[in-house]
Amino acid sequence: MKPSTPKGTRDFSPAEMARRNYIFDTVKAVFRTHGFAQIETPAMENSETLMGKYGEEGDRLIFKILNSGDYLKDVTDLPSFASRPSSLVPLISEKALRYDLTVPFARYVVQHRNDLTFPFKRFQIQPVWRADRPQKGRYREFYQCDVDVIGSDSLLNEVELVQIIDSVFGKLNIPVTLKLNNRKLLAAIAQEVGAPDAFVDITVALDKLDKIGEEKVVEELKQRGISDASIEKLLPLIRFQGDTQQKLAFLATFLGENELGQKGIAEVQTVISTAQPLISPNTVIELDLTLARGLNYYTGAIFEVKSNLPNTLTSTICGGGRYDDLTGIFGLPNVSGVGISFGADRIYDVMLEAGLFPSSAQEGTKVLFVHFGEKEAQYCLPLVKQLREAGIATELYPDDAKLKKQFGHADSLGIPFVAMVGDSEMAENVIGLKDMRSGEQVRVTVKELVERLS
RNA sequence: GUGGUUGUAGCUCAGUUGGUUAGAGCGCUGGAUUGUGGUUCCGGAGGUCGUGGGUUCGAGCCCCAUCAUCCACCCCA
Repeated sequence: MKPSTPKGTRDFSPAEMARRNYIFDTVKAVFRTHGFAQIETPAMENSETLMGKYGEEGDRLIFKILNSGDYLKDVTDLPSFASRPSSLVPLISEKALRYDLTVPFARYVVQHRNDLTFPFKRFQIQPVWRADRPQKGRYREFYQCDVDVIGSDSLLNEVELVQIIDSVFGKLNIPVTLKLNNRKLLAAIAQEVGAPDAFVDITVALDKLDKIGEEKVVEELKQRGISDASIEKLLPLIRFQGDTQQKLAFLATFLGENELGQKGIAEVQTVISTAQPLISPNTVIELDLTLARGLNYYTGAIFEVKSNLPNTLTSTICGGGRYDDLTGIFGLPNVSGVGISFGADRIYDVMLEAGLFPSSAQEGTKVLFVHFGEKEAQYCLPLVKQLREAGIATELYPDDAKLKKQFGHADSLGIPFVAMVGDSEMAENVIGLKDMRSGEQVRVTVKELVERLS
């Protein structure tokens, strides 16, 4: 049998982990300075917690966990399920791997509501699983870094999230475009053109405008059952081109007296004008009316972030939005939340492609002690301990081996210094220290050794 | 779920119209050098050519199936 990981999953080597941790450390540091507290939730949830929260496509992509033991004990007339296999799933599977961190968080909030102080600001960095077909920038297991504020309606939370986006990608040196939209605008547009239930269909079709052009978009709208009259009313919107302020002005007219629409416009306007003076030029904010996001639970602002670096992954590296009633499903109504999720694996891909990882992201052992045998190794142990206590990452080569091999080990691990102890060093109470980059070698006391490597 | 791509050494790949014993670079390993890595030189190990079947005197190469992989669509971080 040839060993391998399951489709769409990966192992991470020490070098990869060092770089991944650089991303996690950066993200965490920003979250903490904004006062978010970390939680974790289990990899698996009860299926009923997850199912129906992500839309039809989402349900299909949830990994289901087969019940333990006699999982067929509740199934009668098995052959009858051959024609409708999906209805067998609830009978043989009651748990599933989490699909995102937001829905488990909503469950967490409801379950622990009596222990929480609202507004509650939490962050969560854990893997999620999707039964997608893997491809570039798409994995079946990947890490999300979520920050959410729940129990507050204030748009200042949206503004804070924009600042966090600016801050994280600023620290990582990735210039980004933050695309902003609002579900209220999308719902209002659908109302105004006389297809109030079809706003998802309308936005999904609009989203393809750049790719397939106006004609095909109209065709797709028809296919999705939008009436000709509604499409006619949509055309001015489809054809409109302009920057964010022009779009808002256009919408103010297009949506007229529509209350939801005016509210959406005001929200977008407030978020942008409040956040703009607080962020760096690293982040470009733009209103993108084609941004829908498939997740069912969003009700207000929606965010999506893409890298502006040339020749890097073009897919979304961060996304999120406001959900007014996600906790309602679990029995706690009228609690609004807003949050975003950083896709660590995609950010990693972008940074690797652009060569953005600093060398400090791969520092390991600083000095390796090499020796000639048992006696010398014993002699090294207290020295090694002293260096470690001084905060210097230190290793002792464990086996008796030729110096060539021990030096080669330091070299292949990229350890910058080798400390050597043999008879003459022991006699003179010194340590041989070699700088592996320059090749320079000196004899120093323990005290000097600590000073040089600190 | 739909369409396509590619499977040859640990890795990246070459392999002519089907023809003797399947190659290269890198990596690994031993030596030159029993107190010195990275550079250099010499040697060595490592392959069921993804898997199963078929065509043929003969298959890494052609055909069928299957699995895996990557890419695109859908959707998404």
